[in-house]
Amino acid sequence: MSSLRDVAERAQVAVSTVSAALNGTRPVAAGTKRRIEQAAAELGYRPNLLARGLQSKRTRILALLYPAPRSGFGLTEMQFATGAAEAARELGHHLLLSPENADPIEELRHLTGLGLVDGVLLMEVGLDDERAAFLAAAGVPFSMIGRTRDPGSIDYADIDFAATAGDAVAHVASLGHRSLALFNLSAGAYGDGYGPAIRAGEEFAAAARAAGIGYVDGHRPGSAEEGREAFERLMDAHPDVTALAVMDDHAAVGVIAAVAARGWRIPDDLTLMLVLSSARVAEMFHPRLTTLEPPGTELGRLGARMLVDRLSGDGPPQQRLVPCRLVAGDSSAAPPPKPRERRPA
Amino acid sequence: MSSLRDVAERAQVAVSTVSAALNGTRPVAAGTKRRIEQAAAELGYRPNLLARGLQSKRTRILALLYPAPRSGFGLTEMQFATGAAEAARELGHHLLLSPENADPIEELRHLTGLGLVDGVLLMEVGLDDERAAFLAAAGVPFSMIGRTRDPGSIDYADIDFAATAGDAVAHVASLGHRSLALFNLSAGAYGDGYGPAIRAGEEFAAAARAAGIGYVDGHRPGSAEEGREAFERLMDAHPDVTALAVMDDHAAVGVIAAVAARGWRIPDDLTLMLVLSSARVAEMFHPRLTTLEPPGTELGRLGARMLVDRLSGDGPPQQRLVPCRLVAGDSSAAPPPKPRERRPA
DNA sequence: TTGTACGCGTTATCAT
DNA sequence: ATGATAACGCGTACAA
Repeated sequence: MSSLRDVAERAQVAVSTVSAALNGTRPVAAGTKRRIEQAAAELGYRPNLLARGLQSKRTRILALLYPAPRSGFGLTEMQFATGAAEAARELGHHLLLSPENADPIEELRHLTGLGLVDGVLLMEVGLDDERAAFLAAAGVPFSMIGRTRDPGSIDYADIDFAATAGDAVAHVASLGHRSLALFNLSAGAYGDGYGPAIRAGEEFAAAARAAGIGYVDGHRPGSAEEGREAFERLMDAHPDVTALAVMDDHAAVGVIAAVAARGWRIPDDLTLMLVLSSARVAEMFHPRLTTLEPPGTELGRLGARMLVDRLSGDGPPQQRLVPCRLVAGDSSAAPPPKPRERRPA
Repeated sequence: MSSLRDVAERAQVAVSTVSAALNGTRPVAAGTKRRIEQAAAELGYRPNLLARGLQSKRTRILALLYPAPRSGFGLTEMQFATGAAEAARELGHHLLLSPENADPIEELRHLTGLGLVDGVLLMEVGLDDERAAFLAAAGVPFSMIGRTRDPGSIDYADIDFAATAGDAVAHVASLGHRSLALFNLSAGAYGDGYGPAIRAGEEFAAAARAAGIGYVDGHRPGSAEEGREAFERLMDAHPDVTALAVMDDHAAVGVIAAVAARGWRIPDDLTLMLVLSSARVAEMFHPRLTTLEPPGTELGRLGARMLVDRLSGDGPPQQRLVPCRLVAGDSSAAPPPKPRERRPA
C-alpha cells in the first residue's frame, strides 16, 4: 500500500503538505493541491487508519456490544446491527461486532483498554445495566439501544412504548372492542427486569385506562403450549375479552391453536395482535397477523448516530423514543356481536 | 491509558525488555519478568492495538462483508455473523461488520486499503462473485461462507447440499413416499445465479434419482400467493406428488393455505418440508413443519476460523461442507393410502 | 505557502 | 540478559 510519503515524492512536496492538502487542515496553494490530489489518485492512496488513529487518538471505530443470544434472538436484533453498521459507515465510521462472553464487564474493560474503539453501542440494555454503569464510570463514550431505569444524561434510542400502546389500543377501540388483554414476554426468556416487558405492561395498562376500555394482563407465556394454556385461562376468567396483544411469537402460535380448538375464528371471534414482532414474522401466520413492528433499523441507526455526535462534540444528551409501526393484517376486526360459545368441531 | 513506557519506568527496565517479557519474544530473567508483570498488572496495562498493528502489519481484525439486506434476510444471516464473531473472539481476533453499499468492489478497495483489516469474510457469495475475484487478484486473504462456481483453492464453508438433499429424500422415502417436488427459491429474491438455489435443485434431483423416487421441480414461488398458485399447478400437472420441499418461507404459507382450501390436511394428505429455514421459523407454522435447518452458526465459525488459519500460516485450502440438520416436525407422515380428492369444506 | 522535526505505542535490530 | 534506537504512517507544532 502506498503511503503519504509515496504521494509526497510523486508530487514533489513534503509529507506534511500532502497531509494538509488531503485533510484541508491548512491552506494549500491551488496548484499544489491539484498535483497532490492527482498523485494520490494515481497511486490509489488510502490513509492508514492505524497510523491516523495512533496519532489522533480517534479510530473512528464503534463497538456494538452484542449480548450472547439467549432464547430468542431474531430479526429485530439483526436490524439493530445492520442499522448501526449502515449509519456508522455513512458517518465515516466502522462497526465492530463484539459478542459478550460470560463476563461482560471484563470484556468491556478489555475492549476499551485496547484503544481500538472510540465508543460503545449497547444492545439489550437492562433496567439496571452494569455495563452502562461501568462505561459511565470509566468515562467511555457510549449510547444505548434501549435504556436503563434512570438514563440520566446518557444518549439512547428506545421504543416509544407509550405511543405504541396508544396506537394498539386506539386500533382495537376504533374497531369497537371494549376489553383488551396483553400476554407479556415470559420472565424466563429475558430475565425478570427486562425493560420492554415492564414498560409494555405499564403503558398498555395506561393506554387502556385512558381510552376507557378494559384491560387484563398477568399472563406471560413463552411457548406455544404456554400460549394455549394462557388463552384458556384468560377466557375462563375474562370471557369478555375480545382483543389480545401477544408479545411472544411462539405464544401466538398456541393462542391460534386454542382459538381454533374452540371452533372460533380469527378475526371474527378474536382480534389478535403481535407486539414487537416484525411484519415478516406476522406474515408467517394464517391469517396474517396485525403487528406492531419495532423500528429496529431506525433504532440502530439512531444509536450509532448519537454516538458519533457525542464523539464529535458534546451537545445535550440525545434521548429518542420511536414508536412501533402498526401493520394491519387480517387478524383485526370488530368484536363478535354476541357472546361467543365453544363450538367444538 | 498506561503504555509500555509507564510499565518500563515502574519496573525499572527498558521498554524493549517489557515488550519482550510480555510477549515472550526473547528470553527474560525470571526475576525481571515477575517485576514487569506485576508492574503491568498494577497499572492495568493493555497493549495498544493500533500501535501494535502499525508495527507488525497485523491488526487481528477481520471484516465480515455484509450484503445489503435484499428481500429475504433472516436468522441464518444473523447466525453467520454471530458465529463468525464468536469464533474470531476465541481466536483473539475482532470482527468488523461491513455493510455493502451500491458498489461492493469500491467498498472493498476502500476497506482493504485502510490497512485496518487482515482479511475478509464473504457472505452471500454468488456463483461468479466479483468480490471474490477482486480479493484474489488483490492478494487479500479471504474466505467465503458459500462458494463460487469454481472456488479453486479458496477457503470456504458452505452447505452440503448433496447430503442435505439426500437426508430429505431419505426422510420422505422412508415414510413411503414415491414422488417428491421442490419449490425452489424465487429468482426475484436472490438474483438468478444464486448458488444455493441452483445447487439445491441439482442435488434434490440427483438424490431422488438415486433413491428411485419421482421428482418434480420448476416452480419458484416467492410469496404466499405465488405459493398457492404453484401448488395448484403442481397438483394439476402431478397429482401423484405426496411430498413437497419448499425453500421459501412465505411460499410455504401459501402452500398450507392451498392445502387447506382443498379440504386436505398436513401431514395426512401432504408431507411438507421447509428447506434452509430455521427451526424457529418452522415452529411458527401449524402444524410445526419439518425443516432442514442450515448450520448458520457453524458456517460462520468455520469461515472465521479458516481465515485466521490462513492468516497465521498457509496450509492447504480448507473447504468444508456442512449438511443442514433435519428437524422432524409434525408435517411429515406416510403418504395417503388412496389418491386424494378435493374435499371442499 | 511550504518544509522540518517530533511524537503516538509498539516491535525488531543491534549493541552491550 | 538487557538497553538504546530505528522504524511503522500519520498529524501538527514550529520554523522558514
